Amino acid sequence: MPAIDRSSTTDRVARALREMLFSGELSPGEPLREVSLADSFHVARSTVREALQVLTAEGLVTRAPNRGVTVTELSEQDIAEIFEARLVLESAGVRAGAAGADLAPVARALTTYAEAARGDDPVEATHAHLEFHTSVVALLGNSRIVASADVLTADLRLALASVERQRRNARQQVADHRALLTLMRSGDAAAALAELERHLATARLSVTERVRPS
Amino acid sequence: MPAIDRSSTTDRVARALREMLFSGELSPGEPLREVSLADSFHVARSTVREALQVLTAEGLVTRAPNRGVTVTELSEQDIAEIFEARLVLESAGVRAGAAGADLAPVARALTTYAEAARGDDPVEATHAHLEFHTSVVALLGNSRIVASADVLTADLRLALASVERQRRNARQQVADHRALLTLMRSGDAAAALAELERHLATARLSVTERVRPS
DNA sequence: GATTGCCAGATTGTCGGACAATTATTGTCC
DNA sequence: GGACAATAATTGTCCGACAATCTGGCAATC
Repeated sequence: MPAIDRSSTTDRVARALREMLFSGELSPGEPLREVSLADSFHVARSTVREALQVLTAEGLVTRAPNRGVTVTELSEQDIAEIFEARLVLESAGVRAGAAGADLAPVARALTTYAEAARGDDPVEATHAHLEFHTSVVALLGNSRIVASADVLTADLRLALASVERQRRNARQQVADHRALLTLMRSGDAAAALAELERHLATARLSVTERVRPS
Repeated sequence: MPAIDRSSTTDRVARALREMLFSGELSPGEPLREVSLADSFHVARSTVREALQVLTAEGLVTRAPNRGVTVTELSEQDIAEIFEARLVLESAGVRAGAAGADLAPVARALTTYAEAARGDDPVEATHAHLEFHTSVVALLGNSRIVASADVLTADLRLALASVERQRRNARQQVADHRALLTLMRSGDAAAALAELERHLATARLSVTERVRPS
């Protein structure tokens, strides 16, 4: 018996827009016109407005009073803040992991990521990658912290969307993450934290240079 | 030259509701009926819906599909999660403070709090108290982390609203915070972190027992 | 040439009403 | 007392409307 979809129209519109944002179909700075969206989705304008407000709360789009919403543009500083915030949250997760939290979900996320990295769908690979990081934060068993982390990663996907086609050395990436997992398993918190910090620092550089090629 | 109010009706409705929530005028679990609110605020139902969605995103109210929104009820576990998350974020702030960040804003927040604690408006005292904690998180200079912390404190105010009239030993509270500031000034990160953890632990106990009297 | 004022078009913010779908309540029957 | 039908309350979604605001162009002014 297939599950029955109980989501609201607003939810589905928000989901559709989210996918368009993550896939790069909509570029940062691009305006999202209410009537136009309402027409193409065949829903009422009020429904579109509600969906846009959801995305606004998530930070994916930005609303300027009386001028509508546009796809959020991330400055270099924004990206720096996102990575710093991720370091704070994921460090807490890594500590929990090194301190004995059940690492099975992280291991599963790593396997999924490794498979996706071998595949040819960059959007999916990015998703699996970020899922790994989420699973690390989830080691704390704190849904609020996970929610905060999810917002951060969603914002990041926005920046990645425009450039993620040029994915490189996926194998190295996966190895990095496997190293982090191993260090957590060993219980060496300091080493695991150092590895996390190193990994995030290089990732940040990579994102920054790709987003704003110098 | 007085500032001109450029806020939208939705914003003002959301603000009014927020105040009613923080002041305890609306109790956890209480339903918020759209038509009823629209009538009393003299605005359209769609405007109320938008305001409620803002509050939903902030976690202050909870929407059940087809059953409307109610004031969020926090379980003991929710409170535990909030305090754990605060510890994660504020610890990062304390480290920055001990590492040399400019502590002037924290000192100012402490002064404001000390004055409010002497006053007789418990809502204001709570606000000033939480502002102090926010100022600690702000030491990181990361607006995204501050935003996350703000959501947490807002949720907490919800739990405090119903019981904050019975405020006690405000003097001791202020002294605690002063101690934290002093330790950050001294640069002793470990000691400052310990003090923060101790303070949050006792605060959590105090909140928990007041919310769900055993 | 830069600034200002004004106009037309596009878009948002807010309103009011409408109605089907869903949920809650009441009343009835066994 | 519990199942069940009838009823009421409420939400989700749609539509149409219109004032307020923003944008860009163009003329008038300094």
